[in-house]
Amino acid sequence: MSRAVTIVDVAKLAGVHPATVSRALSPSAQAQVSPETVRRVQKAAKTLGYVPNAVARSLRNNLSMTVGVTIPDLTNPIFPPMIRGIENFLAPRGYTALLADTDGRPGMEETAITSLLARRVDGLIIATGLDDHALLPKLFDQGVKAVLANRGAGPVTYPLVTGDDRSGIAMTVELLKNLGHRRIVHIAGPDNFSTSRIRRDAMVQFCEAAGIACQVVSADSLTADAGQKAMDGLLSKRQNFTAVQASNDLLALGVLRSLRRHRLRCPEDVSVVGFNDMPFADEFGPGLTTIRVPLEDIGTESARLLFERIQNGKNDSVLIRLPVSLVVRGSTGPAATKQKP
Amino acid sequence: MSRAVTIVDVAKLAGVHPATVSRALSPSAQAQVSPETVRRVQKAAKTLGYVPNAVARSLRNNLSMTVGVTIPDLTNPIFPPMIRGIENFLAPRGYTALLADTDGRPGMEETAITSLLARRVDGLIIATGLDDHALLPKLFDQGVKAVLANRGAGPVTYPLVTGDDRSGIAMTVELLKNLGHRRIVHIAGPDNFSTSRIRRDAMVQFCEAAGIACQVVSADSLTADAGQKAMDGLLSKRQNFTAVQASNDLLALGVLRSLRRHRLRCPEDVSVVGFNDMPFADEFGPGLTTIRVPLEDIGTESARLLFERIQNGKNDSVLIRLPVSLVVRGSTGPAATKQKP
DNA sequence: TCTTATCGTGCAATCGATTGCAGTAATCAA
DNA sequence: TTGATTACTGCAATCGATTGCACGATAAGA
Repeated sequence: MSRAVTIVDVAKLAGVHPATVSRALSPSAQAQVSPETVRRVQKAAKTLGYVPNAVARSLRNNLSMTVGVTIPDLTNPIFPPMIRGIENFLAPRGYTALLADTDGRPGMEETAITSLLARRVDGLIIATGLDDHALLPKLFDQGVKAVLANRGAGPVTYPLVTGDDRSGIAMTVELLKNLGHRRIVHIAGPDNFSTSRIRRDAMVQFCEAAGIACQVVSADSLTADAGQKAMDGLLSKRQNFTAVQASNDLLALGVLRSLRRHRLRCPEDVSVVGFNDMPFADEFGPGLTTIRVPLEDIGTESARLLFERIQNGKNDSVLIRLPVSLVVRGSTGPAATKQKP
Repeated sequence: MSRAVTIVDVAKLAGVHPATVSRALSPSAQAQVSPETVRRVQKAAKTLGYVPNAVARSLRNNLSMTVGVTIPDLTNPIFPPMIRGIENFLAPRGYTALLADTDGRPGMEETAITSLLARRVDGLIIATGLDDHALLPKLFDQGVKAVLANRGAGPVTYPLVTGDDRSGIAMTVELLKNLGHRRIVHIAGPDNFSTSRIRRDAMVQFCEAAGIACQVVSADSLTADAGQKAMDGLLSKRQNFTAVQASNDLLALGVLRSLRRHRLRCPEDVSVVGFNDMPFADEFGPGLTTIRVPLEDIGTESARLLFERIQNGKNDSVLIRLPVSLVVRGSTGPAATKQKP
C-alpha cells in the first residue's frame, strides 16, 4: 500500500507536535487543544487525506474495534440475515465484524477462532455450534468475551441467543394434528448440533403427548442433499406416513425434491414442514410451511450482548430465547385418507 | 481480553531473548537458531498458549494479511458463493477477508472503503459496482491494490472479473426465439449498475438482430419486490408479450410472484428467464430458466488477481470474462398461440 | 509584585513483534 | 598459537498512534 500519510506528516504541515494532532482529532481529547489549533490540524489532515492507522491504534489501546463471527456455512441462507443483524448493530458503534466461515469442516472452528484471537478481536460471536466442548471453557477462563448465536454448545458458560425451538415444534405438531396427520416422520440433523437434538427430542415428546406416531430419521448434514437422501431411503422402504417434519428448511427442501422424483404430490400425498423460514422458503414449489425464526434479531441480540460485555468487562451468562411463529404455506394439507406412500 | 501472553513471556520461560523467540517461531528465520533452542522455545510457547499478536506484527511489517471485500447486499444469494470462492483462495495463503456490506445505501461505499483502508487491508475486492466514479481513480493513484468483481465501474483502471453477460443474453434470445416468442419484455436493473446496462443493451441488440420485439422496463432495485412491482405495472397495462427476461434472478422471482397474483400460468401464459443462476433458482415454482454465472469462480479469480498484485507490487489492468451457460428449467416453454396477457 | 491556577503544547514511554547489526563463543585451518 | 570463519544470540531501533507528565506562558487572585 505505498507510502501512507501518518500523523507525523499532518503534524509537520500543521506546524505542531504529533501528540497535538492526535488530541485535535480525537473527540474526547479535543477540548485540551485550542480551537485555532484544532482548525489548523483538521485542515492539514484533510488536505493530506489522513486516515488514522487503526492497526497502530489497536496496538496502543489494546482494542481492535473488531469482533469475530464464526459461522459454519455462509451459503446456508439463514446466516446472511443473522450477519446483517450483527453488522447493523455494530457498525454505528464503530465495530467491524471479521467473518470466519468454517465451511462445515470439523476442527476448523478452533483454527478459525485462533486466527481471530491472533487478530485480537475484542469479542466473538460463535454461530457454529461448536462440538469441541473443551474449547469454550478454555476461552472463558482466558477472559475471552463471546456470545453463542443460534446454537448452543453443551453446558453454557457464555450467553446464548436462540429461537424457541421447543415451542416451534409444538406449533408444528399441533398444526399437523389438526390436519389429521397421525403418522409423522421427523428428519433430524446431525446429533452434534444442539438444535438438532432439541428439535428431535421435542418432536418425540410432543408427538407422544398428542398420540401421534413419530418416526425419526437422521440426516448426515444440514443440507438439501442430505434431506433428499434421507427421504429417498425412507420412500424406498415404503414406510407409512402422511407428513414430514424436517429439522431445518434445507432438509425440507431435499424432501420436496425427493417427493417430486418419486412422483408424489405435496401436500396431497405428503405434507412437509421445515424450520427457520429461511429466505426464499416461500418461493419453493410448493411454498414451504415452516417455523419463522427471527434470524436478524438473533444477530442483533447477540451483538448487543457482546457489546455490553466488551463495555463493562463482565462475562456473565444469559439465555435469550426469542419467540418463533408458524408460517403456513402450500406444503401442508389434510392427511391423505388412503395412506399410500 | 485480559492479559494476553506476549513474546516476552515466552522468552522468559525459555530463558532467551524475545528476538530469539521471534526467530525460533518464524519459518523463515528458524534456521538462524540452534535446533535445541528452537525446541525449548516451541515448548515454552505451547505451555503458555502463545498466539502471536497479529496487530503488532501488522504494524511492524506493514502487512495486515487482510483483504477488504465490499458487497452491496449480503442477503442477495449471489454473494455468498463469491465470498466462499474468495475465502477458499485466500485462507490457505494466510489471508483473511474483512467483509463490508454497504447495505445498498449509496455513499456507503466510500465510508466502507475508508474504514477498510484505516484497518490497513492489503487490498480490496470491490463487488459493489461503485457508482462514485471519482473514488476509484483516486484509490488507484494512492497505490491501493484492488480488483473489481462481478460489476465494473466506469472506465476500468482496476482488473475486472465478470461473467460474460452478452453471450448469456445471446443464449437467452436464441432460446426464446426457438420457442416461438416474438414479443419479449426485458426487466432492467437500475442504470447505475454496469451489469444492468450491459444486459439491457445486449437484449435490445440481439432481439433486433433476431427480429424480435423487445420492450424494456426498468426496476428500482435488484430485488424480488422491485421485479414484482415492475411486472404488476406491466400487467395492469395489458401489454402484449409472451416472455420476460429479467436482469437478474431476484427480479425474475418477483415476476413469478406477480404472474401468480394475476392468475397467469408460467410457462403456459408467460415464459420467464432470469440471470445468474443464484442458489435455489431451481427450487422455485416453477424452476427458473436462467443463465448460470460461475459465481464462486468469480470470487476465486478476483482473489487470485488481487493476491498476485499484492505479491508483485504491480497494479496492471486485466479483464477476465468467465464463460456462462444456459440452464433451461420449467419457467420457459413454447410461446402461447393466442397472446392473451 | 508574587503566588497560584489554568491552558495549551511538547516530550517520551508504551503497545508487541521483527530485523539489521554487533558481539561472543566455538570451530577450523595454517 | 593465531587468525579467520561460522553459528548463535542479544541489543536496540522501528512501525504509528496515544497519553501521563511536565513545562512555559498567561491570567487571576492576594
